Amino acid sequence: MLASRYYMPTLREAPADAEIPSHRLLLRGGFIRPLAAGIFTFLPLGLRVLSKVERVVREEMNRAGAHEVLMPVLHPKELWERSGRWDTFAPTPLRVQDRSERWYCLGPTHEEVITDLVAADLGSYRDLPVTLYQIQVKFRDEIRPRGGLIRCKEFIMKDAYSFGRSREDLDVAYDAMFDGYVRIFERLGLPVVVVEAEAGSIGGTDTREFMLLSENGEDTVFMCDSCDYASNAECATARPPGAEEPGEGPRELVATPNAKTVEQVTGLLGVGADRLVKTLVYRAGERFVAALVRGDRSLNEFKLARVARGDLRMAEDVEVQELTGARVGFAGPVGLPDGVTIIADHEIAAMRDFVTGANADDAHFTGVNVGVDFEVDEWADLRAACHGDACAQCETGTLQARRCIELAHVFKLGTTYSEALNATFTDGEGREQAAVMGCYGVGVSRIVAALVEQYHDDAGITWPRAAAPFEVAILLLSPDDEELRAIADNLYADLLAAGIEVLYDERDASPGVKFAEADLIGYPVRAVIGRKTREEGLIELRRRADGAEQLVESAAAVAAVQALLEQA
RNA sequence: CGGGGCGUGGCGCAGCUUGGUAGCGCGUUUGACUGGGGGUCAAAAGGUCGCCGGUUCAAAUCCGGCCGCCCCGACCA
Repeated sequence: MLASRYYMPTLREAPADAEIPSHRLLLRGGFIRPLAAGIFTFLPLGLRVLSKVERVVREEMNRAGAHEVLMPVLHPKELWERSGRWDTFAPTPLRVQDRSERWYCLGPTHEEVITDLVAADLGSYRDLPVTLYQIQVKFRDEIRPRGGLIRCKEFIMKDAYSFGRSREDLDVAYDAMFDGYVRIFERLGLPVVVVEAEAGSIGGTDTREFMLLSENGEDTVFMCDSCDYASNAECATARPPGAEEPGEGPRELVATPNAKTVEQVTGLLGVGADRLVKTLVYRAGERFVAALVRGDRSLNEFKLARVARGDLRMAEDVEVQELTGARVGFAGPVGLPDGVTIIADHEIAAMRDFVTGANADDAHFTGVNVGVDFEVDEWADLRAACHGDACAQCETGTLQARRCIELAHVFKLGTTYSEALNATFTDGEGREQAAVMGCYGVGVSRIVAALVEQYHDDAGITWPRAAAPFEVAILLLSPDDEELRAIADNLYADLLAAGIEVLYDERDASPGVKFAEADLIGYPVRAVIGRKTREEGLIELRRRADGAEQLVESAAAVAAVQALLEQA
């Protein structure tokens, strides 16, 4: 590609509102341009990178035995009503109407479409197992897009769906996708961490996320500093402390006028928040649930939902007042009406003589003890893990919080969608059964941002070869010099003939501009042809990643470039 | 949606407090020079100051409303 004829607008300065390196460098380097919040155009350079990433993903999906399809973006409302997600999927899908006022959504994910597709053609167990995938634009009405390509309303995703006859088929398909993902990130040079995760709106079990550790990520994982435990913060578990000696009481009612928050109560009573038990009232279906966690902890609603069963929501203020007879802020486990399920975090078991709300306005109890003053219906892990907590998996480690970018996610769906959308087959005994599904997503456009976060320096991007927009840039420093131009022209032709992707910068621009732009855009290898080395007829090669330089004869240049690329 | 910040040539910013001529750097165009790290000189083009309304003789500046963008938080590839 000739730079003089290419569309590669670079910026000397990044727009002020771009903060993280990937956003700034992708804008400056002429890879992307914004259209609106969380909506970007891929310019030629950006599209080349995106295509490289897609290629790696596609090759590994094919290797794993999946078959590529391309599904529609427009999904009829009726289909989403059959799965029950038209009104419940979060974030709410973008919705549109056609001229006859039929509703559609712009596909945020494709469980419904793929299941409906397979359902129509699935007959016999002989048709299974099968895994289909696509690489396509997805639309999500994100609450807040951010960080350039990190989080967009419109983004490119690879989504795969497996259909099997049994749990065993699912396990095989899941493992194949999992291994494929490991290979994808290896090939792209992204050192991902695989963590336990929540399923979110998709649903399912055995969910794992592939995370790239990065300060500019928007997720948090907890990793044990001693064993291999790693989990998304939204489901990480800490080891509860051992039980203490029983408390002595006695329980006493103390006045705590207007002290509704943990800070106010502990301040008034002069005790630490770790001496207080918070009582959070929830509604699980028709029942009330009182969830107990230590005063300095936060409750994890995912965890509570798992043990509480039924649709979980926080109780309304009026419900709390009717149940406890007190204003919000004074609820406690002592003397709650029958029928309220008390679920306590494991950590409570190690507390004694603690403080709780008294279920009366402006009053708390001190000296409260489990088994003496109230009974716990169910013990569970309810609290959010914290940096420095003891690891639940090993004896010695502590959990370390790390920021990260979620690049991929795998789930075992089971038969939720196949039952709702009649994706059934006839088994060997003539019985009709629902296909057992899995789903597997990769954030393709997000990977582009992640690569830049991982591979950049002060001067620009340092793409790994597998994702670089071009493998080599030739910088002809004196375009008017016939002799030098001939050398550069020949090198360009030779590299092209060798199948190498090369950008030939023969523009009438100053050397400084060419150097700065080449560093910014981040070609793995740079070949410079200028007067400095003309006498010897040499070409200067430089590797972007580490600045390693060498001088080579023209005749040896292609081989030397290839050697450098091997290591890039 | 809650909190915070910002909207002035393509980009980065000043001007706003105290109303009166729209300014600087980069980029762009033309010419010349230069040719190993965003080079030099000269000339030029380019802005209804986010939008609507109000106050005023007069609004980028003061007031009200709206819109957009970015950052922090709750959801997700």
